[in-house]
Amino acid sequence: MTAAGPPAETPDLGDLMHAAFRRLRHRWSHQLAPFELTPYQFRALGTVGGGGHGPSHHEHERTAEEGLRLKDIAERLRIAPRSATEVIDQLQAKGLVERRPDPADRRATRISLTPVGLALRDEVREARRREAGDYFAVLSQRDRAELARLLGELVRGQE
Amino acid sequence: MTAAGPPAETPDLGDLMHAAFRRLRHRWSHQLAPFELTPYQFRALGTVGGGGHGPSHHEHERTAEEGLRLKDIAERLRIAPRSATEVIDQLQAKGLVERRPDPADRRATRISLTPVGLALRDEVREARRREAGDYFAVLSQRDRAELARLLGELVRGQE
DNA sequence: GAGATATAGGGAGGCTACCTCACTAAGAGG
DNA sequence: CCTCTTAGTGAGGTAGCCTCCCTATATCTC
Repeated sequence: MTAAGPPAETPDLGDLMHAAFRRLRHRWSHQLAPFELTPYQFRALGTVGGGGHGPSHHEHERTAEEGLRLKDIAERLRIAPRSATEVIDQLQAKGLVERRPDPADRRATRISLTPVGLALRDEVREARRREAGDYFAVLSQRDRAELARLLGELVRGQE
Repeated sequence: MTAAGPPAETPDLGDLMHAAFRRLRHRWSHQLAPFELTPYQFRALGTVGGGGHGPSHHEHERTAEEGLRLKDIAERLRIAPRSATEVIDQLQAKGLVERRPDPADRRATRISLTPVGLALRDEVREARRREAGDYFAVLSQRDRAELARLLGELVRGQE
């Protein structure tokens, strides 16, 4: 073992990422537990809400009002459509989103936040922002930006 | 649709990490498929082998020869002991590791690589190194080192 | 019109990667 | 002897996905 080849220059970027992400996810579950949301559900909630993140209220409010189709949610979450059905089921059962028929396409369903869902989403986002420190605060502002850049390139690179 | 692709909203570090990791995991499964190993199993295989990474733990080298106890494997993988039992079961069923009673402690089991397991581990590691490009190659060498540093700090920071 | 084909959603079922809880067998200490 | 702890594991559960297949609707082609 430890052949004389290239030394561990990429010590194991993969494992590092795995470890880092596992910790993050763990923290998320903990943070979301009081709201009785899993990270997965919260992510979906955010997607239904305003197209993900950011203020982004300069876009059409129409999507927010009329709701997204499941297909779109799946796309944004980058999961299979069937999986979107599932997580939306869960949110609906909690009364956080509602399904309404699309008036223009009778195959489609429009998913939108209920007032409760909207309030919860904002509340959680707020809590999350405040506690963003917990996890990423060990990095300086500069390092965080750098990390965002690197991860962004990774993600975009594998598109 | 596609709206010119979701541009960099710089959503949030967490989501970015999530996205990046999901892609990595996906790629891993693909790469490991020909070996009939899941990422989880391969990780465990590496752990049993030589402590995974890190040149040498200041502990006994003897552990490498005599095998680790399940407890230690769980610790290194940072999973519950019960989960270590599970993945080791899988590897044993494939003939990649073997359980032997610890001569000093009859409660304990020593897990060690079989020759087949050792060979497979090295083969996969090799393949993985070669294909590291696939995923991380979109980053320059410098960027990769930077990413490793940042992730390392994150991981160490949450210890 | 009549098909053919594509698309939206969901039912059924499977999988991995974990977890906890409770138990047994064994060591450690008095 | 008795208790207290530790190592492994059987039983059973969960989240977060997946594919395969089906129906209802839309749309495109003749």
